[in-house]
Amino acid sequence: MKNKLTKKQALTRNQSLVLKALRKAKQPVGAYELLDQLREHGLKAPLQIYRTLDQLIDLKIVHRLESLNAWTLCCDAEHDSTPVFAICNDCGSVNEYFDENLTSNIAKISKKSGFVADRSIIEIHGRCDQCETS
Amino acid sequence: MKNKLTKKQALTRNQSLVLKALRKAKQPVGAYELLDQLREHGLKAPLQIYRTLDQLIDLKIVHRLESLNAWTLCCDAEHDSTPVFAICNDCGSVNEYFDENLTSNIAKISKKSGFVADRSIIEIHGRCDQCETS
DNA sequence: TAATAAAACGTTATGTTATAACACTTCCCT
DNA sequence: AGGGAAGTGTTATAACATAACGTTTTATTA
Repeated sequence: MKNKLTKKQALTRNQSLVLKALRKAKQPVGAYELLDQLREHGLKAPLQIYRTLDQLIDLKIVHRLESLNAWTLCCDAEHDSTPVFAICNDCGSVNEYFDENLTSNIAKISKKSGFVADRSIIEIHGRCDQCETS
Repeated sequence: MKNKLTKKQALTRNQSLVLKALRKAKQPVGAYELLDQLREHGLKAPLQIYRTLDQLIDLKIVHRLESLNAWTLCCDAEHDSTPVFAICNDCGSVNEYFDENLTSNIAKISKKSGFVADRSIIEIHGRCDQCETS
């Protein structure tokens, strides 16, 4: 598999546009919100956004947050392990974590029952440090 | 808080209908599929389904699977800890697990960063034992 | 048991999120 | 240059979810 740098160099026009929009955002962004932002650059249809997001996910540059119907940049770290997202109810910020123990716990649960895992979704809702202490 | 039995005795008509439909299903069921099934019992509008599902979630009888936009019965166990759902890509079956280690891992991650967790979503996609070995 | 507050219900309309299908273009490799 | 794979654009439609409003039922308690 190619490394990230190589991949980033190969971004298409639509991919760059969507990525730039995600970079600007402080929070996960919905597909139609991206579409609105990118209309001025010529994108007109939802499918253009959805397709591009799928491509960026394949490239491991972007994650989809299932519980928000929204997308966010992948943290820069190279990771094959399961990301954990901490989503603040108040400010909407999202942080991405990795935890070896957690990843191995999931593997254990799977193993016990004969289940072969493929993709894990871990999204924690709550209040971030900043919102909690203010 | 009331216990489950008490709660179950107090189910309303709509709640009973939705619950029965979920019990019959071998897989998580979407809101509009429930609606279709319950039309013969007089339910006509999506909102009737969505409202009822919300009530059943409050009663801790039903879970929503965020990555499927679908609902499933809660396993019978009394649990305050985070459920883990193993979702089979092939047959669509879902199993609910609990894991103390995993729950405490999530607590740890939260603690480290000052995040105060509220609700955790853990959904693992893959292949179940039966589909894997057949 | 009558008054009343809270929860549940029904209905219409609308908003939001996501994909199907098809034709065309660009890029890359030999 | 030819051919396949990936990417693109566009129209139409499917799938999922809620707003707003008024009525009915249930539970509480005076």
